[in-house]
Amino acid sequence: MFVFNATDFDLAQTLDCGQAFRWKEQADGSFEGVAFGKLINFKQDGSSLYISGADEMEFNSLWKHYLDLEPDYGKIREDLSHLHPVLKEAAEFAGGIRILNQEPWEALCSFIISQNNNIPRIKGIVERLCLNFGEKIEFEKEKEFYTFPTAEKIAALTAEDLSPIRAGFRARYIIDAAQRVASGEIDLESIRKMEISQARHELMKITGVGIKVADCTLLYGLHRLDCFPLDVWMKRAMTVLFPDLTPQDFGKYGGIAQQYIFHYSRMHPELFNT
DNA sequence: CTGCAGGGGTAAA
DNA sequence: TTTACCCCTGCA
Repeated sequence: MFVFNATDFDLAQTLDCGQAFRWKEQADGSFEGVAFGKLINFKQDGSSLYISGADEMEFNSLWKHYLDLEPDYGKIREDLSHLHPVLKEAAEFAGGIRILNQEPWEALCSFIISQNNNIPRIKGIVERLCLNFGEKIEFEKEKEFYTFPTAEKIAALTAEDLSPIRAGFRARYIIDAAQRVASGEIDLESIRKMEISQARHELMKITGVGIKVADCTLLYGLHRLDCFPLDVWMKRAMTVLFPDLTPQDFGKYGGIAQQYIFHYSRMHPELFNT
């Protein structure tokens, strides 16, 4: 275990704000999860981030980037705050959130599962997907850990094979996505560099992927910070809090603004009563 | 206990 | 623009 000094960062906000679904808070307040095929545990105490399960070299080469600890979010937050007073308030409220650099396929698959669904159930489906089709990586404390299954693995299955994960009508979407990704018809890494509209169009070739899931994949899986996913909460937030602004008004860090507004709105539902 | 609306969307009508 | 969709949960 070792410590990393992280400012403008809130671990719990970051891992529990709905952008990732495999992190579990432990009794001691730490977060345990699997990403990039590895088991890891993070714990925050003030600006100290304690890392267990990886050495410093692995942290520097992988996890620091995963948590997006490199960019100066303090500066980004300040720039965004000048745009609108309510955004300033949201940015202060949710300012510890960082946009994770998740694996693209995992993000795509997770946000297909997220549609017309709630977070506890999304987490359950993702967990059963990993349990049934991922690879067991470690055995510890009588717990088992599984990787997120690859697109290649899922591509070889049928929707019926997925019945144990209880994804419902989304099962065939998952298969379709896996087949297109595994075959190379959809190349997530090349989508990373495309114009937003073209990138969306590529992702929407997948059955069950519309604008919202495409945008979530771009922001959370391909780190396109200019992408501004609009779900029902964000549509409400735009109408009530930012009636004079459009998503593109938030600029190249619109995705971060979106995450601040989203988290702020979820934590203040009373703003949207009536 | 049973019934039903609705959930961080999408595709088809 | 409206509706069904598989499944689960919360609440009459």
